[in-house]
Amino acid sequence: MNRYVSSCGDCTNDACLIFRYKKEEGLSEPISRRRTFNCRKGQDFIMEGAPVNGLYFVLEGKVKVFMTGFAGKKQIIRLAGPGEIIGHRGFGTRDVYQITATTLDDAVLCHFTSEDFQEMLQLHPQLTFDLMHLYAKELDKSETKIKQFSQMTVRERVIDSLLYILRKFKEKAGYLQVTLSRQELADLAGTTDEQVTRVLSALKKEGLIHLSGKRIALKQVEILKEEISSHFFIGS
DNA sequence: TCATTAACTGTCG
DNA sequence: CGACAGTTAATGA
Repeated sequence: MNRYVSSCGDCTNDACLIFRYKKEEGLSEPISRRRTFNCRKGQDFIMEGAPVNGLYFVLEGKVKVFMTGFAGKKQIIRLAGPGEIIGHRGFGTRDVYQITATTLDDAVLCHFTSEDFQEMLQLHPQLTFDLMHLYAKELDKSETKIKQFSQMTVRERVIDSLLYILRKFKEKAGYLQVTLSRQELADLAGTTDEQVTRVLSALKKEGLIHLSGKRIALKQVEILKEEISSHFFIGS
């Protein structure tokens, strides 16, 4: 934490989209104009409705990306960790962001202006292709998610959310690496914090998970997967 | 320590 | 299943 990477050339984050292009001809200029900064926990570095000013990469830490509905209801679109790109949906197509991005940890972020990133894409078709591939994958996941979401019960959505967190951030000493509040879990699963509390205590009673304050340990991952497996690979 | 917020539980529509 | 209310636990100034 708090380390400063002066150029992408020094960066060891190979999960980053531009990592493999960092030494490419012509990219050093826009890359050098990239801004790397520290962000304390709970900071909104992209805000819904604010003008698009480029895109961000997570260098360290964890981030939640969400949209706010009419009654102040939030829907967490995704969680993101090191190497992941944030704010790319607004890139080129929108003049204001339609999402808010908030740090879940103390985090380090890299920011590229739209102009610089556009320049990089124009210089390197392969980078553009990688980005297109990423967009396509996200769209695919998003469509699958929407279909599943409407067909799953609250309990299944909470389980799905827990497994998503496990896939994304793994675990440490048996516990999920991120500690989300009940409200945040609810925003992810598309329900209320009370329902999350109920599902979690039910799962605990059944011996499928262990709870220690905000920390959650998934004790029976296979059984949890099994419970939501009927919602995979269905429909067309 | 006290005050505020989050977590949990029961009940109702 | 979501909304509300009441209680308890956790957090932090």
